[in-house]
Amino acid sequence: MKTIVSQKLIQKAEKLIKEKSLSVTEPRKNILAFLLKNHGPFSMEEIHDGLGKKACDLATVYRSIVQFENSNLVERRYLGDEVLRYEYKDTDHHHHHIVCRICKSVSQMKYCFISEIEQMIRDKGYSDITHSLEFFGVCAKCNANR
Amino acid sequence: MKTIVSQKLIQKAEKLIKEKSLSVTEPRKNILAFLLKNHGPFSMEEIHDGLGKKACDLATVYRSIVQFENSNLVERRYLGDEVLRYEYKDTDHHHHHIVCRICKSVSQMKYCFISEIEQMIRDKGYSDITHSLEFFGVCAKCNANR
DNA sequence: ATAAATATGCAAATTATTTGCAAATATTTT
DNA sequence: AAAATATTTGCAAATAATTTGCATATTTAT
Repeated sequence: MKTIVSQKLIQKAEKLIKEKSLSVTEPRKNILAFLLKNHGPFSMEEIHDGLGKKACDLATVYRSIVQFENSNLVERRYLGDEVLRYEYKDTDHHHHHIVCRICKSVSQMKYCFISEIEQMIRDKGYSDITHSLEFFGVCAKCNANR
Repeated sequence: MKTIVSQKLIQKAEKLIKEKSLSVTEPRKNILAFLLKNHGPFSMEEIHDGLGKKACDLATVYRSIVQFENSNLVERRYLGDEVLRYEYKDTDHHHHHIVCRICKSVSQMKYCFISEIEQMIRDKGYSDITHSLEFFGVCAKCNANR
């Protein structure tokens, strides 16, 4: 998955980090740029590998992702296995995933008509409501050879 | 959370385990009966504690839950923190959860109008489709004192 | 009831994640 | 722009969660 990230993305990453008033460091820029370029979601290890292992320490990936999560730049995803994965949270493109149970391929889904349920929850007195929705199945390709 | 489980529940647990043609053992009966009695979802530790720590080894809880999961008796839940939780999967009462971000209280929601989306996914060639949907928010009580 | 198969407890191994700390880098102040 | 302060990083070590090996115990099949 290792990919070279353009200067443009690095600059966008830098801008996003600054906006959240986090320190702008090399590792952070690279990590966020990687997530801007590749949709994912990715595990900590995958991000570390994707950057090229010597780019920064794995512990730095952990620490940076926590920062990004707290600052709402990154969203955590749970895809049914035991690992947590992270992706850039593009506020304009809220979406969910379909994960193949066999090959683990992930595809995106734009549809989300959950707002009515969220309203009901609001009526119960909850605030700051979010949700997480993932679909699982066996994809067409995997169905073909089984 | 430790609760005494009635003989009735133990018998129901035994029946369910037999139906899946798993070996019926004391630990398995107790674990499943606990999940029949208490809605949860619960972490491995919580189940172990709930049973009374000397009831069986923690490793046995892990192994039993894996069996139950594979046999579709138990459903794994991810509630936004890092721990996985498990609950009895009552096929007649499909539901989702609302989790308070602060006190972590969990309440159930029966509503689920996801079937249309699942149909769309089926049309793309996926089979064996399931989904996971969790809502997060700050509950009324926690809103009251902050 | 006996033999064969499976599950359990315990301890040790593995894996993932977090932490302490000195050095490096980034930000703020002058 | 340099100095002072604050924050982050890399590395190694610590912690926590989960899994495994294996001898014994329990369950299932004969």
